[in-house]
Amino acid sequence: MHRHHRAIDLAKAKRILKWQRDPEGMRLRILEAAKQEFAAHGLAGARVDRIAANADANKRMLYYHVGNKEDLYLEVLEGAYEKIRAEERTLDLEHLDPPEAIARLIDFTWNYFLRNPEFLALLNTENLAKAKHLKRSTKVKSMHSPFVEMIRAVVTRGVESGDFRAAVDPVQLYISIAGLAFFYLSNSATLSVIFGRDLLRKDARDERLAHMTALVLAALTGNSTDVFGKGRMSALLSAEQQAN
Amino acid sequence: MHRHHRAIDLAKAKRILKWQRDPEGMRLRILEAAKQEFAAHGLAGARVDRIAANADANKRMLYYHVGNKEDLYLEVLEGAYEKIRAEERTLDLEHLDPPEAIARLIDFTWNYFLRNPEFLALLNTENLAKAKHLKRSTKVKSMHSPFVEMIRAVVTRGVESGDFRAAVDPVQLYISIAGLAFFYLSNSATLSVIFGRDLLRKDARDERLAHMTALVLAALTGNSTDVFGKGRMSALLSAEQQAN
DNA sequence: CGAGAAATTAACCCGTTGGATAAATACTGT
DNA sequence: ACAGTATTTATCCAACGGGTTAATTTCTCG
Repeated sequence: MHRHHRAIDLAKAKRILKWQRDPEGMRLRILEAAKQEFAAHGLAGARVDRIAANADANKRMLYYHVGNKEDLYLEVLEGAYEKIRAEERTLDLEHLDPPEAIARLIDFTWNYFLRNPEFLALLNTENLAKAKHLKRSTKVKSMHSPFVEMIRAVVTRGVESGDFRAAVDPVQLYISIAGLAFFYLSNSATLSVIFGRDLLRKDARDERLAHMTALVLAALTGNSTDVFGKGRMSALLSAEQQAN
Repeated sequence: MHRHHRAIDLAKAKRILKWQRDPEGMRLRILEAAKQEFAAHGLAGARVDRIAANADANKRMLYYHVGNKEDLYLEVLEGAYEKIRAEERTLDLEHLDPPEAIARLIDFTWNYFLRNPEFLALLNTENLAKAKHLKRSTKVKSMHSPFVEMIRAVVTRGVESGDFRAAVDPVQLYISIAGLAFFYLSNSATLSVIFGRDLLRKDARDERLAHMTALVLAALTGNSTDVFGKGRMSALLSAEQQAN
């Protein structure tokens, strides 16, 4: 909940002396604060006052710029989907070997979830609500993930090239890849307690990514050479995870 | 939220005319109502008054028999873990061929989640709270899942027999199997909207179970004969899913 | 049977919270 | 410079919700 961005700090400083108008900035700060709040506490647990405070705004501003709590929540949810869809589109799998393409896909999914834990939390919150907000959102419903078609193309290519032994339903594979990453990260708190070790430590995360990649590739290619062992598959990993 | 059990109906009927004592029964009704409430609305969204009403009790009874809202929640959570651990222990994988044992494990996990959707919701709620209640619960921490050791034994056996090609970390495999099932079911609401079809329909569920089983077994055995196709792997499936 | 303990009920308390109102302040175009 | 509008602030409030108090009823056992 602490302020990170220099821009926001300045905005705050200025507004202390004598407030000034900044509708777009305010809207952004509100949505960002709302995202953090809903992700941290769910829809019911979120507090409108806390959102306002963390956005350096007055509560009235939320209603002026966005709407009531549920409007706010839906806007955050839509924004979250927009963001992941946008990043998904930047992924170019066509010029990669089918196995590398799948590895890249897994790597992206894993790191996206890792970089955007609020996204996971928001999805859980929305599922608790039985997706009732999503159902109302024509915006989200129109944002098809490019992944399904990407996967279909890669799998087809892989089967033709002989890299893959059998065709897979792209939707199932998509859900499987997401699930392998999602469950581990979204439930890392409880799983860490159950297993008595921190699943978010760097070595644990690396191990998980290696395992997921090995599992899926072994299933598709039939080639499990050492992948389940200590091999980290470093050759297949993208640059994305060098960050940490 | 409707009353299902005949016993509870009778209890209600009796208590309408002139109430009678039933501490154990009341406690059970309270915990059952609390489980449904917490599963349906999360910790923050749960309403103590609703729990009382659905338990055919007075709000005061919750505090008398269990404690405050958080005590209630923790008791429900502990009960949920106790229940799954108990069922897990009934699973005997030792006398099965390694591939069949894995299939059985997947089948059990899948059907347990399907039969106990509240468990999934409770886990999500607890993870939203960063497992802070679990951490305090010595009870749950002492309930180790028998699955990890079961998987270790099966994998070892499978490698020795030549059924499996490589060893896998049992914890990773456990998390993977759980994740493949958990994500699909826990997020079925949003995924159904995104993909425009009901993922909980019988045929979709069967397809998912077949896919998960094929994916894991293909990875372990290297034998993907038709498993990713339309084959339903009926031979490998237990009796558990005949229910629906 | 009757008195004390256990279980249950009914009524109330009070801080919190989402949301609303109205007044004040900054900006814009003319 | 000023009228009108957009934006922000300062209060307020009614409903809700968790928790408590005290009285009432049923059970148990000497």
